Amino acid sequence: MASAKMQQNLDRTLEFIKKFVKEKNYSPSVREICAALGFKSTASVQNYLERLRAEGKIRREYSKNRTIYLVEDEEEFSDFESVPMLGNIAAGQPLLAAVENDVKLHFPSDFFHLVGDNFCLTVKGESMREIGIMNGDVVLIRSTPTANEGDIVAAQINNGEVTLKRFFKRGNEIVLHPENSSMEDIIVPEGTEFRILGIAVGLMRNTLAR
Amino acid sequence: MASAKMQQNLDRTLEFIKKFVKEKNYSPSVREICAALGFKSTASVQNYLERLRAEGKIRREYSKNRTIYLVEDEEEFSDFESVPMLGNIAAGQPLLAAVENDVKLHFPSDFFHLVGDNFCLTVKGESMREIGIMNGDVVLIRSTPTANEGDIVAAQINNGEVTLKRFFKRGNEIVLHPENSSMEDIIVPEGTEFRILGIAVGLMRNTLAR
DNA sequence: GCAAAAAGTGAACATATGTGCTAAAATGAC
DNA sequence: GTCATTTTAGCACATATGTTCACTTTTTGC
Repeated sequence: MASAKMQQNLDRTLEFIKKFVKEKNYSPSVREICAALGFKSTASVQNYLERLRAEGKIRREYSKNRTIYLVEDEEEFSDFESVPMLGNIAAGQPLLAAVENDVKLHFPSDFFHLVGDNFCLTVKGESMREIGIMNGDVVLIRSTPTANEGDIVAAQINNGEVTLKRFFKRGNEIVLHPENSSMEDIIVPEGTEFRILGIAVGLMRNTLAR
Repeated sequence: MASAKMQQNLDRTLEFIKKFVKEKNYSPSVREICAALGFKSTASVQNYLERLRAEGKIRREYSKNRTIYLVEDEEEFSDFESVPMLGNIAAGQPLLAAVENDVKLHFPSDFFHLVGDNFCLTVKGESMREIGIMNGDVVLIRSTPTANEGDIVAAQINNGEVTLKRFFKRGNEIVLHPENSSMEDIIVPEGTEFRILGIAVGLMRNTLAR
């Protein structure tokens, strides 16, 4: 059975591998581990590695160089999407150009529905506060040129500022409805230059406390 | 200059490395790349790798085995915190035990303030909707046994359900204030068993659309 | 203490792998 | 087509690295 010292060395080994991979992006060699743990023989390390493998803590490919990795990391790995942040886009500037400015946020894909192209924007103002979209929130938008009635859309009228509102149609007009009872609907008459950039699918807020 | 075919091979090489690393968790060897691209000489691959390195697309350690990795991945890499989700905790059960149930969500650390220990919970009910915390939202909580007045705290009274409210003191009583004008403050008299689990620092929502 | 078991050492060995060099093949400009 | 340039092939070579095994040292059970 594993003595206390042995157990400690197993932990140190795991710790070292984890740190090494995080730092260098590739697996340590047996000899590197050997040096790091202060052993004088690589055989000792083989011993530890074999135990860790048996315990299911690490995996490695037989006889291949630098192919050790932690099973834990494998499980913990969460995919995420790197989503461009929409800044203040100048009038007439196409969306994609603005997006070039290259500020990106990461949305974990184990929580958000991330399909197709996405971007995100920071909410300014109180127009959607009654459904819990507050000033300063970051809203995740799925890029799409169309929307269904009732969707929350990011839209642009006459190439002006991008606005976030609930989307409805009334006859041939489009109605952009703020979720704030003290504000009026925006009516977009037929023929107005109007563009849906996408629909809101998620939200992150980091302003509850600091 | 790079011919079209050359460029295509550069792309294929990058693509292969990316896929390989994602799949196997370790870097391909030069010979593996060679085989995958259908070359007959590793020298060809060296040629490509050197170009990619010069372009800044990849990094590698001179003469070390399997140490190729994409710079793109490095940049895209967002650190994240794996945060345990607080389920319904049974009466009297200490928090940490409940947390063992091991559902975790990932919070990107480039957006949230992640210091110390954290957990998260799903909001039930409408008691905080006036500050934009809605039913179904996931709230990130920083574990701490104390709070300042005005903080939004996750707290437990008499080992009952965990509740999310704004925290105040009034004399020797504690006041838990719902941010919903149709609900009453909860007064916690002195001597009541009361425990602050942490304070809310962030929020994620994926229910805006599906 | 003592014997058995466990852990660590050293050295050799096998191979996986990166590198470099020359020549052949392919490509491109004219 | 011809020639210059680029790209690929073929090897040889140096090393980095994993593996194994006999032997020594340390630890453990009694």
